[in-house]
Amino acid sequence: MSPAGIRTARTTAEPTGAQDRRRLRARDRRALIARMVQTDGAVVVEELARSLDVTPSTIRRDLALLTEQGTIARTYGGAMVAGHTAEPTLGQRSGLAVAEKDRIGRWAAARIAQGDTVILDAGTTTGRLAHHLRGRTELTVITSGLTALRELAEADGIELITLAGTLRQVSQGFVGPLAELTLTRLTADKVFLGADGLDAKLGICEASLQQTALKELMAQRGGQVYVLADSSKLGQSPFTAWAPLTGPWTLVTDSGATDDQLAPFRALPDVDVVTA
Amino acid sequence: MSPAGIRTARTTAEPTGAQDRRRLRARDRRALIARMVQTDGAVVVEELARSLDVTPSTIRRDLALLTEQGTIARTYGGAMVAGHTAEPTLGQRSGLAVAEKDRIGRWAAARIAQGDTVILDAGTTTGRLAHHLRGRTELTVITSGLTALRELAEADGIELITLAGTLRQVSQGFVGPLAELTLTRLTADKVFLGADGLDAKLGICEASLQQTALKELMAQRGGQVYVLADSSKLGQSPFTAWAPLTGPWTLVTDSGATDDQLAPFRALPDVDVVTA
DNA sequence: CAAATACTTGCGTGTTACGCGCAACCATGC
DNA sequence: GCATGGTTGCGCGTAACACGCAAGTATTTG
Repeated sequence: MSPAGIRTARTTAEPTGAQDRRRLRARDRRALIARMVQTDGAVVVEELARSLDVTPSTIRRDLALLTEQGTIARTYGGAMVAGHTAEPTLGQRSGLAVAEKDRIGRWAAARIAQGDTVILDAGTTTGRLAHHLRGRTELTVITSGLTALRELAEADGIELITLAGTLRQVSQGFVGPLAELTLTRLTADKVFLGADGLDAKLGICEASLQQTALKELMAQRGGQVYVLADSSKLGQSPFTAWAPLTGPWTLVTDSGATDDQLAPFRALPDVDVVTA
Repeated sequence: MSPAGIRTARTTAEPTGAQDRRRLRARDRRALIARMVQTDGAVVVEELARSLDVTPSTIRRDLALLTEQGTIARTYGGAMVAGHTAEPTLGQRSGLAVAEKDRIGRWAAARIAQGDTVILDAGTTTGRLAHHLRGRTELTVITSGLTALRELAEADGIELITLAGTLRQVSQGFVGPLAELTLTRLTADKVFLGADGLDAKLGICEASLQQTALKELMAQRGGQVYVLADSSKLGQSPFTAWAPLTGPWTLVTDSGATDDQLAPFRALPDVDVVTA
């Protein structure tokens, strides 16, 4: 840690090894930091100081400069990627009923046992479910959702399988013939589906037939079927594409659901209704 | 300012309208904060405390809770929208030769024309390539890499297709029979492969046969084949699994490569060598 | 209706990170 | 060789943070 020692070492460094010792001062270091933030998403002051061999003070100065420049955004102990100002697609949707979705996801996660293989649909609610699976072991998760993928990408104990397909931006999920092709090679113990709207008779409502087709196939490929839908989705039909639910299934919603909303589902013989 | 006033109002509230009156505290406040962050992009602790009439401590608690949920991201004096950041735990595994990888990626991105369909291998270098494709239009990108997926998930003009498969954590890519199955349904104009090691005679070296098998298939499925490998990979064979390169291909590396490293590749008739 | 329980909030504590000024240092150019 | 501008490390005071405690409130239970 003695600065004198470092400087002595630097001054006595041979000019022969020109490229390996004295590199990375100021400008290059900042560019490197900026790129690291972009790549990793977030960095920590102390780690940067250690790996770049400078004091935290210097790192802070760099971060302040880059923040001024708009390249990055400062956090408490470090920095992260600058906010994409506003994100209309996913941002608005995930902003609503976060707590409800989280509770639903937590309840669903508790239903998954060690050794299980589960299919996770795309969507924010299933993303929360995935979040609560982190740290679990001996689990196989099959998913078509980018949100769940992000949550579990670093989870050690979980075997993560993705479906193929083309990315649908608004729902952040993979759909299409390739996704369906992949599913024909897989089955699971439990299936967790999301929904843009849910009707007791018609089933799950989505914006496109691609999505409903995939959900239908998912339901066929799994043992127990759970539909995760917060109370704002019940009885709604915002779109015109429907995925009927033939076999027995479980509706998981939040305590904000009214009896009027739940009655049609409770009336069905094959449907189990749960409020998380 | 007076909590007594609010509380009086709460106690006098009728039990009939049980759900509509009694909350503006805790739960709803957090939902409100989440929404404010989403709309405004960033908020400040002190301001929130003043406008919501609670102490900064409470706001901090709320922010900590919402951060845990993943709804927002904490900054120094406040909070901001959660850019789709990976966990800070990810660290700087990709800290080596960032500048070189980036230059290689940029050069490769320039080779891709409007209307092209390209296959992107997993890896950090192809991740940089993907980064430089953001903002492009009329492009179809097929990838097995989570890094490239993250880069292009929000890119409007690009049709993004993922291969199926099980996630290989160390390389952040999808491999296995499902990935190969998906590839048999696709072809592309250009293929960009990464490499853990590269030998002029043996081909691409990887840690597992799953990876080499996939790379081999990728090369077959695309027209022009590019291998992106910074100079530290040339002539290296860190593992024992190999993907031979049969057809003509282009090696893209950085200017740090020595003539000794490049000579074996230049000697091959079917190989084009480029330094970015 | 009263007691018990869970939750929330404000305040005080110590800890951590931050920003700024100073002096020494290095790399340029004249 | 000397001067100049940019960089770096260090110490200081300040601001933001995390944690624990106690008081108050809402919800549940008998």
